[in-house]
Amino acid sequence: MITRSEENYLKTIFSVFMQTQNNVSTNEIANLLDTSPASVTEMIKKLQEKNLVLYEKYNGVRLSKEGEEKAVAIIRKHRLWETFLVRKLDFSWSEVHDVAEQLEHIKSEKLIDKLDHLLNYPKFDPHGDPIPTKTGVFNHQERISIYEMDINEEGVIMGGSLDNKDFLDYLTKLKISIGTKVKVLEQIKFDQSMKIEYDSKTEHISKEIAENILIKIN
Amino acid sequence: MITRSEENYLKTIFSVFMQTQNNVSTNEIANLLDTSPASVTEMIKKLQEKNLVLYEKYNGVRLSKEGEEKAVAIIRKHRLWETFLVRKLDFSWSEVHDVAEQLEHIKSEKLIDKLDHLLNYPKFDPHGDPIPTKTGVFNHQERISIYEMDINEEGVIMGGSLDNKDFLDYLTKLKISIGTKVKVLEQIKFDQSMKIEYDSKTEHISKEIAENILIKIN
DNA sequence: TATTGATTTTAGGCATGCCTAAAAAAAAAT
DNA sequence: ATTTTTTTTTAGGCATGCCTAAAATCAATA
Repeated sequence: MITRSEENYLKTIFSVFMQTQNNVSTNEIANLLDTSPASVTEMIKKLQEKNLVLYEKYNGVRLSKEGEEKAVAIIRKHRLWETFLVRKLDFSWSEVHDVAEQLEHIKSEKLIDKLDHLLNYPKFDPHGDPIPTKTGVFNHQERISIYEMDINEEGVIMGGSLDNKDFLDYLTKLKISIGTKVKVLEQIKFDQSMKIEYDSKTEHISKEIAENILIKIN
Repeated sequence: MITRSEENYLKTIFSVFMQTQNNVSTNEIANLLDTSPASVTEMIKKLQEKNLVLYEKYNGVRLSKEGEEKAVAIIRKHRLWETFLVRKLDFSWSEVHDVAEQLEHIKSEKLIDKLDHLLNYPKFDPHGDPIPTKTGVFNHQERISIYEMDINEEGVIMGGSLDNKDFLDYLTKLKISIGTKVKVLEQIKFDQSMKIEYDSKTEHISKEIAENILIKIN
């Protein structure tokens, strides 16, 4: 059996390693999990005994193959739940995280398979992060913001990278949501704001907004 | 904060008290929660300090007003989740319990309100048990089995009281599910089996089956 | 009423997952 | 190449929620 606490450690180690490709330090884990370095060392030893991490004293940890599988499974659950909350229960992007943090620890393979099915096997969560498949495969499609699109390029909104309420409210006002098809019409050199077209209308958005709306290129 | 373990004690005390209307004994709680009487005594003291139970040594416990509110909220969550699993994720009646047992401890009022809404404010779970409202009100409609219906009486299937796989498979075979309208045509005196009509067809079911299919009278 | 038997409580322990303080090791700066 | 600073580990404690064994209380029956 793997405890909830162990799961949180695995998830944290995984995500830091993904970014840095280096062994993860005790301190960094402690900061991210809001706990003491001493507790981290202790837990790492436990995870090592369970063969979930590779660890050498004073040299950080990385996940073992088995540990990585577990971590990916948790991330899969987290992202599927977030998708469920947004799509089926009308949560906004900014509200889902804390609840998904709890739901990701529910143990039932059938539950998560059924949820995946209900959502029609989504590839990305509402933040634009890829949802690994049951076999642990991530879709490594690049995350592109509207800001990075070329003139006349088209795409479909797949999420937003900001959890700021004002940002979300503004999107709501613009009636931009997941699935909306957009086309870039023009980029204004002066302030790098953009003219975009969607739902047969034209809107003008700032650079800040454009940078935080994620797009899937057709 | 109330822990998961405390929640389980409250739930147990509530359901026993509902049936007996008497203070609940240490032993009974221990049996139901599969733990030792000593642990129960210890936990009861903790719950007493939190003003969730009324307790006198050697005299069992009952819930305080506040404890009852908490218990009802947990039962509400459990039953809403069960309903969700059956209706939206195609779980069978027999599979939902263990998963709901985990889901009931998720802390998010918004989540449960939205779930309630998604399910259209169901009054009964798939076992035919009433789902309390947000304000804690139970629908005390009687649970009647087909066996208890009169000749020519009509009703709507609202659940099943057995979690036996063979029973559930048989219902599937008969194409009887929640929401199916049934009418009792005849009761055979010899073996107390019954002829029923539903979906414009006639079926013959045994006493055992009839006793375990729950009905809402129109 | 006294004794037997069941129930409940107390006492003392254990694993988990935290903590702080101090020691050890590594990294950075002089 | 030392010294200083930072990081990491060890050591010893604490709360939670469980355990077993023994003591206390209650209930039941002779």
